[in-house]
Amino acid sequence: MTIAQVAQRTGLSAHTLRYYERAGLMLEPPPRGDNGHRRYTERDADWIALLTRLRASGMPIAAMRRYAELVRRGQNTYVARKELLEAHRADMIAKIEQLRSDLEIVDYKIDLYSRRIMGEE
Amino acid sequence: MTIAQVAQRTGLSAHTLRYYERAGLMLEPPPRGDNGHRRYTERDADWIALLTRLRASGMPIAAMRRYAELVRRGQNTYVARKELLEAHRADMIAKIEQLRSDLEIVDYKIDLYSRRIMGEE
DNA sequence: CTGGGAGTTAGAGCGCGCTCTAAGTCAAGC
DNA sequence: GCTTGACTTAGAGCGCGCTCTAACTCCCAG
Repeated sequence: MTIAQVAQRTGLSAHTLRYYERAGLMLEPPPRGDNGHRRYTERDADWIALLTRLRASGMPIAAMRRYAELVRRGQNTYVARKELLEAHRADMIAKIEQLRSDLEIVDYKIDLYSRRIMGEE
Repeated sequence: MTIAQVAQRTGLSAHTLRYYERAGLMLEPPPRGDNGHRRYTERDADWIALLTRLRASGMPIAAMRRYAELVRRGQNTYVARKELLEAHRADMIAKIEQLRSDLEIVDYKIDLYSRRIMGEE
């Protein structure tokens, strides 16, 4: 798979894919074709897809790098990986709670404006 | 109220409060005491508290500025204010949905690691 | 043989939201 | 009088996550 195809598939730009690689997020540098171009494997694509989910849910690049390092180090890092994901999970839950709480205020304000608009016209 | 007191109350730093003012987020520049120091009113503090909620829920500074401008312009901007908040509300809902969806994957992975840890030990 | 298009690299640049620095003023307490 | 501490300003700096540029190689179609 070429970088353009992976970009297409993951929604990331080719620039960003190279940046992720430089940032140490890949499990191993993708193999190269004769012309020196990256030829991503299916496993690479799946891994990048996972990265995008973690990223989308707010995990910082640094944490993703730590996670990638653990995966690279192999089987005896399950506990650490689990802990890392659990920490991220807690962040996600907190963020959801924060949003829910702030949503109340926004809804209240919207409602207030609705009434005022009604009242005026 | 001094800037330090407002900082204390809102959890923002004095630096950030001045930055918000420069960024056009205040309804009006807070009045100054004889010594030239800002003396925030209760209304200022309430407004800043609202700003922190909007900010915490992910509203960009630029949107908060637009909102502040509408509030400054007065009563005939209710519709625009409501629209702005509704747009933000939609962003918040989308973000919650995104988090919920990504949470499934994280939970799945955590569960997977739990099993592997169990299986090994 | 000449574009054009897709890839490569190292490294610069950018937008956001702060965060801090430097240099100054002022008031209170020793 | 002198220090300390809270404030003031304009403007620089920073961390993050991209995003883009410049200069290059390679390959293919016309």
